Amino acid sequence: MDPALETRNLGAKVMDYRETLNLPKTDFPMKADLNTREPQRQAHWKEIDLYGLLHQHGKGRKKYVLHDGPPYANGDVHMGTALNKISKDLVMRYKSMRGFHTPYVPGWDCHGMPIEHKVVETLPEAERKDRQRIRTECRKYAERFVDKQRGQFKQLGILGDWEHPYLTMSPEYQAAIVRLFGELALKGLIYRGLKPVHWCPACQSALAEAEVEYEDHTSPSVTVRFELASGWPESLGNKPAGKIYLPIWTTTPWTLPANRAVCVHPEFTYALVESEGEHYILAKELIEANWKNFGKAYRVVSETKGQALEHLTLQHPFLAYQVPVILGGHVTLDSGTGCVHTAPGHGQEDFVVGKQYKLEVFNPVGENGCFTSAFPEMQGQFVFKANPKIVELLKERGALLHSENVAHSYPHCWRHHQPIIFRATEQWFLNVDRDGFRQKLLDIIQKDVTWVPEASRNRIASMVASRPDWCLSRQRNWGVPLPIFYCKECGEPVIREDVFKKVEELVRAQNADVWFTPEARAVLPEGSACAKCGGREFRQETDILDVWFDSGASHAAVLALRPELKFPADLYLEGSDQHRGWFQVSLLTAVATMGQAPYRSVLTHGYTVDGNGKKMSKSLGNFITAEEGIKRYGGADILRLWVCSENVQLDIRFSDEIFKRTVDAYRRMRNTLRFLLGNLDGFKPTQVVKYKELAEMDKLVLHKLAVLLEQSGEACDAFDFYRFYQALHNFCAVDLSAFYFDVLKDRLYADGVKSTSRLAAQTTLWHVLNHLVRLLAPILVHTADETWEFMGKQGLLEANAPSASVHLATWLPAPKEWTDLKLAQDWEHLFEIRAEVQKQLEEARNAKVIGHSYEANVEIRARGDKRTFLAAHVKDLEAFFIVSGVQLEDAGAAGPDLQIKVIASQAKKCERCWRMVPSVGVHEQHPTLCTRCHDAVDALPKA
RNA sequence: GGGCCUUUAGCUCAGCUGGUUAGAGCGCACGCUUGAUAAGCGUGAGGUCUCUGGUUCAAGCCCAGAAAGGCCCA
Repeated sequence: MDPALETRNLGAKVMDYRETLNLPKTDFPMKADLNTREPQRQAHWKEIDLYGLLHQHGKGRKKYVLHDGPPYANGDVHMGTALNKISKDLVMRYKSMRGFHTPYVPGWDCHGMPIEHKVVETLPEAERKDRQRIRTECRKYAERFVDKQRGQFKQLGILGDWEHPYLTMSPEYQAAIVRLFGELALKGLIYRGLKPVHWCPACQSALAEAEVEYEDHTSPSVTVRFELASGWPESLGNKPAGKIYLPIWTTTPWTLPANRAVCVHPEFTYALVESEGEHYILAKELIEANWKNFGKAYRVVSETKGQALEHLTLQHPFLAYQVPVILGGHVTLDSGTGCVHTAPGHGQEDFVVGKQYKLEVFNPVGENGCFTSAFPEMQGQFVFKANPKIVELLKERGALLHSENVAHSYPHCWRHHQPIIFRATEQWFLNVDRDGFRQKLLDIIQKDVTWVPEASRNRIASMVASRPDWCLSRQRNWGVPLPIFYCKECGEPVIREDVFKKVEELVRAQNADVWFTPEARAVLPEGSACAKCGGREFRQETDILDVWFDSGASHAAVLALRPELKFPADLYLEGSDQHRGWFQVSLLTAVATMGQAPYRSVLTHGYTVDGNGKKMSKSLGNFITAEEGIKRYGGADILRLWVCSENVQLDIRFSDEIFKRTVDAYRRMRNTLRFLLGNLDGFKPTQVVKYKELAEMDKLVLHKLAVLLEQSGEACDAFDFYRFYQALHNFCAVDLSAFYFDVLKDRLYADGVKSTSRLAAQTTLWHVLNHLVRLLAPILVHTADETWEFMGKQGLLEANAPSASVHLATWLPAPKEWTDLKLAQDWEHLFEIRAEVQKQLEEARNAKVIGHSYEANVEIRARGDKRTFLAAHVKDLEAFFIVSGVQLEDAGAAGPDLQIKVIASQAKKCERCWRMVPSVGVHEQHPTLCTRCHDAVDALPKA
């Protein structure tokens, strides 16, 4: 005999009926302990080769390709990078759950200045010019960081082909870059031209932005007048007799020999000023500041907009040619005269505006920083030394209005700490305007690509519409060399398919270092002659390609070459900075070579900012790596939930409070899963009860589950994962925890173990679990899989479910019958009544009339339709309100529509289920139990 | 300085074509429970919808400007 029953038979009232309840039982731990469990699970995934399995499962399914934008192989993965990769993983896991085959090949951007910079710093001075040495060290450096970041991405639970990522420095990738460059060159899209770059005369080489440091420097500050040679704006009134000048201001007099224009702002107001019989035109706002220097009297004669000055012609102050007045938006009123000396060969802005006016990019300065024969007057003189001589020359010619020395911040070489210059040099460009290329790009942006959010379209379109030609060459070491030979005789570059092809093959067989070996030099066939001059000797280009060209080639190097991927990709997903970066360069190269965009849609996310909306930076102290984030906030699943909880299309905030909320939400979800597992103890999928046998509240939950599935799919398809999160969390917290679970406990715990009513509850819970675990899987990749594991252990998985991992499963469709709008509407009404009941219960509690709601009975007086409606549901109300009794009374024709009253129950408390119902005491065998509990205990096995 | 974007309760988000006391979840406070227990339930308090003008009978929603913040560029 059961010892419990024996005790009872002895008449002991202390008998523990608790043992006869069906309380939840599961080993699924309440405490997540993610920081120890996640690495174990990741190790397990590696062991079973989850990615490989997913690949197998995907065979025959429709492919969904998200092409990974390569992060730079330097530094740690920080919250921003984590946000990016988690977002991608969310998309891919979701797509996988919707039945797509989702191959994901992560990549890294390996070449470029930042790595070269770091590497060169560590090299001894003697080796800093050794190209091969630098390249070898850079390669090692990049490899190290690829490994490091790979480990960190895996920690975040990102699923991908981590064993076979794409690296822009791999031979195959480099070969693809060479091929792409060749294709563009053969199509005539690439040309050679002049462009000013930072130039260090001491290094005798170009400097990258990162190699430039700003230091204090004293320069001559001169105001120089250009005499008007021809033209006159009518808006200034009658042209005065005598000389008219436009004064300019500069701190680099040595650039004056390269002057090709004077630039004014079209919108600013310019004044005609008379001073001691001479006339000047300059920005109205700057007159006073200038005349203070000149020490003369003046008066303003008339005014006009800068616009009107365009196309005037000026005489160069000391050279025998004339220059035009042009318009430019970069002119400011901070200093100077509002008339800007423009030398396209010596300044970035001058170069850009000069392009529009087709000005000559003139550079009379050699590699050593000395004037060349192009400016014979001072040939051989170092430009900074030439400054005073230029000033002298200006004075001689009567062009100097004012001169002084100014101390200001000026760019210096990071190595020599010498002032640098801007100097036009030969560069390679991609022509954006050839054969309507730009218009084609714009058409494709408008018509062929889905941009999310929609504003992206406008953003990239306006950038493409106004972008200059793409400067492809860099005077650095760590990158893919431009595969170009030049005729030594005439300098003509060799653009030949066979040559590109051979270089490509050489690179693939070894790597791009091969360009600098004799092997590459032998690529030009014996006896080759220059197409232009017939010359027989050739030299090789030593410049490398812009790293953006590398990543911009990824569609050709990865999408097109990897058999598991496809061109174009379904999605590119990067931060909003990539409108100018990867989105754009990828588009340029793909449209140029393939005639179409490399992506069908582009999703953009914002930046991680702190709780106050401020950007992450080390100096603000709000900078944090992903690894630190995982540790500090308790696990990768927490970080993933955080990403999922915010609208990533905007900037996303993170702070301790935000993560506290995220952890709370995680716990809620985890406890929901635990409750489900615990109460499904002993249940088998074969025991499911038919839908029509379920209780109304069971059906209601299934209806809500169906709605959740609908909403989830909709939100995720739109990449609005935060809406998905909110729906999920709401479902767990409101529909399940606060309603269904709470209401169900009595039935689950106290009804007979094998009773239909309890099996109906478990059937519902099982459906909920079965869907919920799949819904959560893309987000809580570890926790959902842990749940799946316990489902397996508890025998809750269906026979056809992939037992190895939840990530091999797909979302289940909701049976049609679950959706019942009439039922949902009725219950919406019942919930309103429940809210009123709860209010009254609370009042009774505050008045110390009751404690637990089981101590209460609810009396409802209603009339008419309300009464009829309630009568139809009265059998459910006791459980729904979680009270011991509900009496529905007819309020009569004159009575209130609806009146709710809470009264303390006078009945005895059932010792087993704690409800206070009249049937307690009527059963001799169990005098302290209610009828339901009596029956349940009675049905227990007796031996 | 320019282009694009953002700004609704402590946090994350709703708020349809402008229309009665602006919503949800979380958090918070108070209470209940101690058979989801380092859990669970209930009730409640929180918002001059960034600001300033304007249009309108009526504006969180429309218009103009400003401020703060983000990305890119200069």
